[in-house]
Amino acid sequence: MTGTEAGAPRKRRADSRRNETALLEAAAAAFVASGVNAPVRDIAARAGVGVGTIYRHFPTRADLIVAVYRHQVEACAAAGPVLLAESATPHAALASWIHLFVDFLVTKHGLAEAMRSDDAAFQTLHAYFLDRLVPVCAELLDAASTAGEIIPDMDALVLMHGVGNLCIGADNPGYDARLMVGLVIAGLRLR
Amino acid sequence: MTGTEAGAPRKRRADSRRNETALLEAAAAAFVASGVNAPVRDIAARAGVGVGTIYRHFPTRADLIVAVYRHQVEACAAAGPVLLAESATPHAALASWIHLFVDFLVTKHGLAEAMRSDDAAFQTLHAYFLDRLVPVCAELLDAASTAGEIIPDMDALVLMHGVGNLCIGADNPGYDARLMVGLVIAGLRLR
DNA sequence: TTGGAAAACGGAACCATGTTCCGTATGTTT
DNA sequence: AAACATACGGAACATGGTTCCGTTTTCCAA
Repeated sequence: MTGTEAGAPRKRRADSRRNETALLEAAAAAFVASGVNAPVRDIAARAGVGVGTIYRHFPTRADLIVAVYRHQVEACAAAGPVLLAESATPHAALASWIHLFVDFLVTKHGLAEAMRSDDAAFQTLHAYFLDRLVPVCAELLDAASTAGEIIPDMDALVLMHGVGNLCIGADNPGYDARLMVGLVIAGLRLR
Repeated sequence: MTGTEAGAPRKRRADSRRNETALLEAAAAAFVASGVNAPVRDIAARAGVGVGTIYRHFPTRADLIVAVYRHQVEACAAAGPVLLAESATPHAALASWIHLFVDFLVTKHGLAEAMRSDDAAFQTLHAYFLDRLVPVCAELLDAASTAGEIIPDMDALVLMHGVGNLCIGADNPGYDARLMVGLVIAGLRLR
C-alpha cells in the first residue's frame, strides 16, 4: 500500500490549480475595474481561459466573490474582539467595527448590492458573510447593551443588513454612506 | 385658417390614448405580480400590445414607473406640510412623514432598488422622486433643526437616499426596514 | 518511456431580456 | 373617398448568463 488507506485520490491536476489562481487574480482585477458584476466572459478573457472553466471552478458568481474577498472578511471578523478589548467602551468598539465593515464594502463596487440580492445564486455570498460577521457583530452589540450603552435586543442580522444597504451606491457623489451609518450608530444609543 | 394660429396640432389618435392607459394598467398589475422589473414582454402581453408600443409611450422603464406611481408620490409630497402643521413637534412630523415614505417604498417590490440604480435609464425616476420629495423632506428637517430637536445641516438628499436604501429587501423575513429607519430618525435627535 | 484512463479545458450554442427598426394597419382630415 | 400622418406589431439584433460536449492535458502505472 501507499500508506494512505481509503483514498489516495489522485492529486489535483496542475493546470486546474493554475487556472484557479489565474481566475482569482483576473476576477479581482475585473472587480476593481468594473465592479463585482463584471461580465463572465471578461473575467475568463483576463484569465486566459474559457467560460466553462469559470463555472467549473466557481459554480456561481457568489462563490467567486467569496473566494476573492475571503481574506478581507476574515480580517474584519478578527478585528471585532480586538476592538472590543482595546476600545474605551463597547459602544466605541461597535462603532469602530462597523466603520471597518463599511470601509470594506464601499471600496468594492457593487458588492453591497450583490450582498442583498435575493437571487438564489447569491445565497452562498449571503451565507458566508452573515455566518462570519453576524456573530462578531452580535458579540459587540451584546457587550454594549450589557454595559447599558445601547438599546437592548438589537438584532445583529438586521443591523448588518441595514448597514450593508446603506453602503449601496456609496460612490454616488450626492450621497454619504458613512454619515448615514453614523446616524444609525447614534440611534442605537440609549439617551 | 382653422382658427388656432400657430398650432392646431391634430389631436392625439384614439388608439394611442387607449394603449397608453392599457399599458399603465398592465404595468401596475405586472409590478404588483413581479416587481418593477417585470419583463417588458410581459407587460406588453398583459396590455395586448407589441413591445414597440411600450417604448413609443414610455422610452425608458423609469418613465413607466413614474407614470404608474405618480399619484402616490404626489400624495406623499402633499402630506409633508399637513403633518408639519398637525404634529406635536417638527421631529414627530418628520418621523411620520418618513414612515409614510417607507410604507410606500416597501410595498413596491424592487422600487427601492430601482431608485438607486445608477443606470442611465433610471435617471428620470431618480430625478422625479428627488425633485418632488427632497424639498418636502428639507422643509421638515429645517423645521426640526430650527426647533433645536435634531442635528443641524442634515442634507435632505442624503437622508432620502439612505432611507431609500434601507428599504431595499424590506420583504426579506430576516430584515426590518422600519426598525432601521427608526434608528436613523433617533440618531438625528440631539441629545 | 509510454499507453491510456481520468480530469479539465474551450468555446460554440442556447436562453432570457432589453432595444431598435420598418413594413403594415389604423385613424384623421379634407 | 382619397391621401396623409400616426401608431402599431413583432421580427431582428445586442448583451450577458449558462450548459454541453468534442478535444486536450495531465497523471499514473506498467
